[in-house]
Amino acid sequence: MQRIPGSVTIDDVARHVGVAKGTVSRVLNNYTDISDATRKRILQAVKELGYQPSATARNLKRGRQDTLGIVIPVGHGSGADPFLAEFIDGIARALDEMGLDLLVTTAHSRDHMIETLHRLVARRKVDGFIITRTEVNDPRIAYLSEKKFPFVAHGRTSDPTGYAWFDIDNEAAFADGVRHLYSLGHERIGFIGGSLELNFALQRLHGYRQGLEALGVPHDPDLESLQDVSEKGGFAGAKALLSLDEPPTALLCVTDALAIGVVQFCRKYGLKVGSDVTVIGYDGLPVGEYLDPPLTTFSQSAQDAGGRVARKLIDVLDGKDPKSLQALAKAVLIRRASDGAPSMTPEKLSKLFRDRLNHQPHSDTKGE
Amino acid sequence: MQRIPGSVTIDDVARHVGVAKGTVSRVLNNYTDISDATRKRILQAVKELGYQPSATARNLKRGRQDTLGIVIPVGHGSGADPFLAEFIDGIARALDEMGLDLLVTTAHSRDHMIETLHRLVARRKVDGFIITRTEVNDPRIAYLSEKKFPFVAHGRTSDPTGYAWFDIDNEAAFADGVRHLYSLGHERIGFIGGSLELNFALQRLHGYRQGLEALGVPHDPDLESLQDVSEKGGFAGAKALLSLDEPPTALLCVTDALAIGVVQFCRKYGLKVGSDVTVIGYDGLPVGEYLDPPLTTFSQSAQDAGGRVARKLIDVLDGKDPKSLQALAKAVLIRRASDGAPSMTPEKLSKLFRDRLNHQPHSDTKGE
DNA sequence: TTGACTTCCGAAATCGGTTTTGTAACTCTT
DNA sequence: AAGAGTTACAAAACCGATTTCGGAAGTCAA
Repeated sequence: MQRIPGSVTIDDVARHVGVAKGTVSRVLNNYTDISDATRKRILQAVKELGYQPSATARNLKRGRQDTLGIVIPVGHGSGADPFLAEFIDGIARALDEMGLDLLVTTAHSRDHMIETLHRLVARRKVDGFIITRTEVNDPRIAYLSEKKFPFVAHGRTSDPTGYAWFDIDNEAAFADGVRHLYSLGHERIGFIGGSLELNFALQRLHGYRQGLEALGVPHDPDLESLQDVSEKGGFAGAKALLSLDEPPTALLCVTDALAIGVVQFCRKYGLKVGSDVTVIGYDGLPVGEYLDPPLTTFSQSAQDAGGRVARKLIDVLDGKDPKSLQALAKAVLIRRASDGAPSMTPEKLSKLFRDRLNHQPHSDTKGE
Repeated sequence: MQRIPGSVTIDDVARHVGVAKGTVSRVLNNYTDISDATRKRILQAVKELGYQPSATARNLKRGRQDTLGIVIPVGHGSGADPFLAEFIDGIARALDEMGLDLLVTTAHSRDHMIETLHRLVARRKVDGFIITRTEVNDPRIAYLSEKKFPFVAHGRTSDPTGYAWFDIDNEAAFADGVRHLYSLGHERIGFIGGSLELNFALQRLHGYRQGLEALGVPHDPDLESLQDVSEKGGFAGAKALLSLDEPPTALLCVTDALAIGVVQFCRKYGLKVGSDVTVIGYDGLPVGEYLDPPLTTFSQSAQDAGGRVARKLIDVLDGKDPKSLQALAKAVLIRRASDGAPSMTPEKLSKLFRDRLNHQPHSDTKGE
């Protein structure tokens, strides 16, 4: 890799004007001890030559990179997380305003993630990190805290004191969800969740249980199904819960991806979503709008979250106390068409489902 | 923003071992003129102290950043492009293997994009760029070519000589699509495209026309509708084409986003997708699988494309001739369930659609 | 033994900025 | 008119690496 030739340096500018390069630097950094005349001549030369200071050289001296990092987890070949895509979009927009840039890397395992974090920290390529999809005991947060390296988390851990974060009130959202479903007439309400190592999955489960308890609805552990947080997981979760003797008439899903899988399952067995089975997701993905029926979901605007998180990290870097940079937001329920009053009792639903199971299920893909 | 304290420098290592720092550097860069004994002592100290060279200092001297850049276009508030998300995922994976990183920025207009490109080039934050969504006359490619700054394009321009690119044979794909639809029995085949400034949109239109011509099907300009490349655009395109006196029974869409809008339109007016109206998209987005019916689409694996493009750029940076780094791949048609033999003639379809238009259309969202 | 080669490594230059230090030339005082 | 302060900039140090240069010590042939 060869060096880019012809880029103009501060020495070129200094020579062109006939001053010392330190003087040029001071003009560009708005020092006050430069005469107006000299300042003008230098500014003029800068414009003429199209000079822009090398980020690298400046960083070396200043010890700052003007770059933030995000390490995104990727399953092998599983494809990008649509939530993260919007989240990153939001971050990039916020950073652009501040003249900062975003370094994006991927990690395919927990170890690889820490390793990547370590490399970026040790080589000083970024000034701080944005952590997503926090776990209950998050090794990344432990690592960065111990190194005293600046970061902000989207989501909390079991001990959320001591660092900056932005999170949604997951408990409240899911308790609300339960209340909403109950008011629609549902009494058997199922929950499809994810690994309880993921903090948001744990919190949403708690919210679900709290909602039930507040309404005095007896809690039935059979109605909770934990799955992989993906469409496949949703499919499996729906299967498990609808196969119960007394199946739920409504399913609260921890993410939209899960909900999409549930909808697909219902379609396959001819169950009408929004009446036979009510499905509610979480994330507010744009995709949900184009589902049949359009998905009712809790929304938290990934883009907005990205912007808020980015600004918090900048505050941390500016020396603000991370403890003062913690914020909790409310998710709002976007009602589209996948929720509604139950069309039948759990018993009837069970019978209907068994019927459909035994007969030829509706086929989705054509034989090719 | 304060400097990160306590990071260990090459001087620390040198002092610890009692050698000159140049010697440490030479060991780390595999020079051969160091005795085994010294080499071992230095390596030992490096490990003990956990030393990793500062990327900044190294970059300053080497004139290289080990960082590639991508500037992604964003409409205001329109949300992330799901294709780009997977594309970036693919890039990041490929770069990780090479120890390079990816700098992601966004731009909300053509001018802003060039400005961002210029800033990154002038400040030397990246070694090269990846350009996506190429336009017929792409100002980014013009700019970078003129600056002789390394880059690779995903997609071509009107003059594709002179730079490295990876592209799909869009003409062939759409000609194939037309042939496929014709063999299913469709004789009125519609095309929903995007701005002809986008090169892929132009090529796909050409492919569509070539396919028609090869089959001897007369070309009817009324059957071509150019829209915004989004779900909304698809909706509008479907409306325009299905309102014709002799509407198409099949719609070839330039992207999946458009196709999703078409499917939504059909759902709204009770038109059965896959028989009444056939819809084919392009991009192979995972989302398409969860549509009802699952979307038939041309796939090009965005992730794979990202990896290939990244490796090409690395080759350019290694000094290979960009002209030798041009590659064309074939898209494959993934048949799911949105295509099939036409269930009726265009005349009948027209009558049916008018009927549905006049009566209450099926409602998608519930009154709240 | 001496000159010519290697081998191995210290010293110093360098990358392109920022920041500190030092100083010549003015401007005030009294 | 001499000492004290300002003003406006040059010069040099510095950030942390890489790379060039050169020289001491050891090896070898004549």
